[in-house]
Amino acid sequence: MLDFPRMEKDAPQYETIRRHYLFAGLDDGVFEALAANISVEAYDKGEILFHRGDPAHDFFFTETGQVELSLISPEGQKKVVEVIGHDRTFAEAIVFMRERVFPVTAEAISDTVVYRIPNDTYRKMLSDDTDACMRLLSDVCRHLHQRVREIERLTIQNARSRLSSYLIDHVVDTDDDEATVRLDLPKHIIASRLSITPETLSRLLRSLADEGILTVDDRLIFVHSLARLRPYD
Amino acid sequence: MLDFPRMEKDAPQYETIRRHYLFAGLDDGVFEALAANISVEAYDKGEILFHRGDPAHDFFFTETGQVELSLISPEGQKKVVEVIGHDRTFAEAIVFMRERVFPVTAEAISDTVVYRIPNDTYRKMLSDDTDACMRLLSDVCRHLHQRVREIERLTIQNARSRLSSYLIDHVVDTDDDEATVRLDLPKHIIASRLSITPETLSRLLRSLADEGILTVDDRLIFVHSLARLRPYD
DNA sequence: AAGCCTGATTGACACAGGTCAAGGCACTTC
DNA sequence: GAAGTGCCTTGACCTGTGTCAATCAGGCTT
Repeated sequence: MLDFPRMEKDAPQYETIRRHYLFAGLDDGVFEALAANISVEAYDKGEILFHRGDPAHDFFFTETGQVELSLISPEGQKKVVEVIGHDRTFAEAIVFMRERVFPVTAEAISDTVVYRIPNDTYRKMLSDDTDACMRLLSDVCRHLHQRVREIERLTIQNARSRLSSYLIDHVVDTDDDEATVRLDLPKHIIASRLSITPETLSRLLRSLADEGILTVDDRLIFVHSLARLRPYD
Repeated sequence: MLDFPRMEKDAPQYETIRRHYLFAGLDDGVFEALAANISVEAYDKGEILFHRGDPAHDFFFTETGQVELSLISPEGQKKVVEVIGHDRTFAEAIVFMRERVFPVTAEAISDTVVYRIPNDTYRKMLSDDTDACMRLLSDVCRHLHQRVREIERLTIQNARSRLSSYLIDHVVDTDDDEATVRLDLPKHIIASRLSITPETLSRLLRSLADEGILTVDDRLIFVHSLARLRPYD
């Protein structure tokens, strides 16, 4: 991990993070004070940012790269909860958690640059700014809703339906009943996100292809019939 | 559903809800104004408070009874996400959701009295009170964390481990390695919360009993060895 | 070009947990 | 007290998905 201790005001990142909706509404002075406490860090692919259970003093903003948030069972089995990409914050919910430890493990799955934002600085800032508070609230509520939907997918949908949902969520181009999907992640990580094994993912794609519903070309998938792909009509 | 249009200031409920931590910090005047918009409703067992997808204008506080929050698959399969009991609020996250519809269905599973609190009134109140904002934030963050743990349970734990966790969470009395658990819900609802069928729940309890780990006496379970029950050592 | 990774695919097999059907037990209702 | 109803249990059977192992393809390294 490479650490650039402070974020300079003239750094190119300064404006990037400034524009993020959790910061966008802040007064210049307030943001500057906050920025003085934000540090920039670079991680290589495979490096761990933090482990589940580590004390959590900061949250993060991803400038470039991808960070995988995962849970690991005592037997060493891993489940990817979410993958955070460009221009997104993560672990911001622990700003307000009673238990001040990370509930997940974070690993860079490509070379990654993040900004580390201290919780207490941010919290102090919030206590003077109801608008910022409200923005964070709606952010956290959106996350909560996503998690409820995830639970729904895991329980009342089977593996095939979950894959269909995933594909539909990642359509890059659509034309009536046809669509193109670009897989932005290695298949084994997609499998883990869907809580299936890579083998099952491979077999599911195979059987969808055999049914003529789609064609797989490496990381590109051509869906020939969204209607037939869709889990329920 | 029986509706008592307004909450009277001398109603016995007034103090109950006043003490809830989402309201406790409010000034008397502010709370009174809010209370003027809170209505009290009584539901019989089996009645639906709202369906998933219904427009969400209010959130709720449960005074007595139990409310089941569930997801229903297109095939009619139901998954209980959570059961809300006495003195707890629910659906408070939709106060800040972009999409203003309930993400779950709520059904009274016993005779229930709830207070209905309008979102916009509460939101308006929040915009003047950073402390209240912070409290709600930590509340929602706690929920979020619970959901992450639930996802963990569903994915990297099997049915037996999930049952063990549930039992351990519901211990009413413990003595060294032994414990007593009281099941506060009908078994079929517990099964759904654990995302298993009632048949599987029954069989799991049976096999734990056969292994001598516990004894089942109707709604009371005597755990003879917490160590052997516990999913991981 | 040869050798190595890492990731993806395929096949054979196993098993956890679901489905379907039957029956038991405790309550209520008439 | 007969019949009905809701909840739980048990058995027989089935199936989706995981496990294990072998193979393959593509991209790096030397």
